[in-house]
Amino acid sequence: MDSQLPETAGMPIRSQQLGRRPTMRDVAAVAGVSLKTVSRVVNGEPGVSSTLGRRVREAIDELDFRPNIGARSLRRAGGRTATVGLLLEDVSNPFSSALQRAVEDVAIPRGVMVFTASLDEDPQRERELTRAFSARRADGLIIAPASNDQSYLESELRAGTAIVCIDREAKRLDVDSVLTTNVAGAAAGMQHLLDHGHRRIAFLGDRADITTAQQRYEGYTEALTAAGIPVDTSIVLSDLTSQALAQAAAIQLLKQPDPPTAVFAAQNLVTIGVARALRQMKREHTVALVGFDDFPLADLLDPGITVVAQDPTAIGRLAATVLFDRIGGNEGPPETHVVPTRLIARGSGEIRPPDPA
Amino acid sequence: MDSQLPETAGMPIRSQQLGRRPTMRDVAAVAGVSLKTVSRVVNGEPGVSSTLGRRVREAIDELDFRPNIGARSLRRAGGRTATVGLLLEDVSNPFSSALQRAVEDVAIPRGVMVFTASLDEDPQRERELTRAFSARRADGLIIAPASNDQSYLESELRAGTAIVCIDREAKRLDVDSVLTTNVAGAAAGMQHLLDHGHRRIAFLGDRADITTAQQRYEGYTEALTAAGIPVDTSIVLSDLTSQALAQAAAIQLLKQPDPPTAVFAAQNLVTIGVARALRQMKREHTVALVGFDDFPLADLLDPGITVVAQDPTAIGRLAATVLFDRIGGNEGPPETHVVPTRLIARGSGEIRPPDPA
DNA sequence: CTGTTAGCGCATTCAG
DNA sequence: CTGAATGCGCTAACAG
Repeated sequence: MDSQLPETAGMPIRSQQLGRRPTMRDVAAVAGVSLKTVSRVVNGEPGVSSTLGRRVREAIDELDFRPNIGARSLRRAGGRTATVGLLLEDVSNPFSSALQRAVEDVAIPRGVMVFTASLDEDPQRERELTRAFSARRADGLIIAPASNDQSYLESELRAGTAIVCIDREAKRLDVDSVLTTNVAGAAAGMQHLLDHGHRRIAFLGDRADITTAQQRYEGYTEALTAAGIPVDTSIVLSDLTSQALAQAAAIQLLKQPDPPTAVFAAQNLVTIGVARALRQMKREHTVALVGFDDFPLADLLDPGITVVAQDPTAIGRLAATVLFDRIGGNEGPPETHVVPTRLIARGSGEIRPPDPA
Repeated sequence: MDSQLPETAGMPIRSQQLGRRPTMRDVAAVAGVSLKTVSRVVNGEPGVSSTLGRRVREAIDELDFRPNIGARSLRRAGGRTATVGLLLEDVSNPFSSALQRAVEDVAIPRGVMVFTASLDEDPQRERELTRAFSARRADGLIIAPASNDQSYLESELRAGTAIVCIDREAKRLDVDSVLTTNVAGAAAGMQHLLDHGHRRIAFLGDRADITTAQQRYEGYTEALTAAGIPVDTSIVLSDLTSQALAQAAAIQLLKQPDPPTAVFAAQNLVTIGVARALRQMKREHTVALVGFDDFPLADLLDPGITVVAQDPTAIGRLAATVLFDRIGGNEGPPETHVVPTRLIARGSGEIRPPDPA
């Protein structure tokens, strides 16, 4: 139909003339129908003859028209934007990125796009980013809380935004959450070390003010207490917020007069830091190590790192499923879902303490 | 001011009565001013007395009002949504997630939110997701192309969307791109192996139909040719699209009658698969390995894995900077930016071939 | 300094 | 089966 312009064959013609994005009005003009008929075709509503339907579709292709979802949600009942927000601790952490991928895999088949952002344990950032997502009218929010008070989301919830908290429970806000069995998982990891004869086991954790770290510490003390071993706070170290800090702390610890024979690391970056320290001191085959949260290549190290594995994929999938269920209209009382951990023995956790000779 | 209702002290009062999200009109009514005055306050425009400004801000807090960015962009000149889209190969791959984090770190301080999605090397998914982002009126798109033809984005570009391609150049579309020195980097990695005495070096790559893999193969052949070594296609393996496939292929390869003394792995998952194979065959200290693209813990393996490291953080930051420059109005001709690779020797690449005795 | 009017792109409501 | 009017929440252009 544009044989005079073979060099643009197959490309939308008139869109080159338009100095702006085509609208439904433009499509209607090209197709020679009313705006409403275009709307019907775009939204797959019935009541359009096949002739007009085809003409409209041709015009859409010709102009390369894309409906404006923002404008649509403005007018449409319910005002859904087919958009959700995902707030994670740090997208470059493998735990977070596996979780993100799982959420995406639930959202995209539903035509829902995902805003993602990292919180870096910063409560203020949590507020700012939820505010930014809210301003974009996200239908739902999946949040790994960085702050200890989510009550500021009350009005968001009332406005109809679905909210699911992951990894940590929401505080002062009644919403669904998807959690890991932190206490039981940590206790199981500790029990594994106790079963292998350790009595002097250090705890190395990240920020002490976050719930998950506290719960894992609770599992640590619980297991020790059950075994009749008093907690020695001189081998309990917290606030190791980076691999490097964890590594340095572990080195200090092992240089102590009465060093622990085993280490329980409460977070994946801490575990890696400890593994580096042991390697550096050539103690990786003599000091036992169990880490909370799995990480890629943990099995390829020498020795393999024994971990209490979380299942970020299951957490993300479940959180997204719950979220869409709420967006879909489920008004039941909020529920807490728990995803179990799994102990994976790979070598580092099966090292026995030296003979007390 | 609500001493009769102490149980809700500090919380927005009237918002509980509103059955919907508050709008500027609601704020105006509460503050007793016109809608336009609210607009001015919300957008920080001058020309509002401090008295009215304060009244408006109080009303905003009371109602917990959030401006609707979608509605704003509908009316505002330029129609910016303060939203960009990021299309990566797979957000759970460490290369992609480091890149994502860097983009986020440029976007969020500007008040711009990021849609992220994974393409899994699927050209159709690329089209569908760019379409979905376009329907949400993203101001810009950063794309790691999965397809070999981005001309379908022509109209998007004309409509004013900024587009930057990363990792791979756009095909049949004239846009900025931020690339890694694939050919030179691969050649440098190969040269490292040649320098250590290897003459028989295998190439293991992922999908042969993607540009980056082709370029890395080009670097491989280039280095061999420069050294006067003919390319032996019996030790060139492609389409290793998973760790497991790469591992199996490496095992096969090393069981051959005349096995290579070194392996060049063209992608991070392939490198890990090969490392697993070598470990499994207990050849990790006798067969040399150089991988393209770094990955976490590569230094902690035994031996440490020598890699040609890309810099995903630099790529992401540069891509985002270029994108915002375009969104800001830079109309200059598209440019190709190149981020260099860096060879990191850690042990596996410095293994020498056995004596030809 | 403040307010009024119009209209962005679209879906809804109601008329044919 | 099709279309014309109205208004979603907001800002631009223009009054006062």
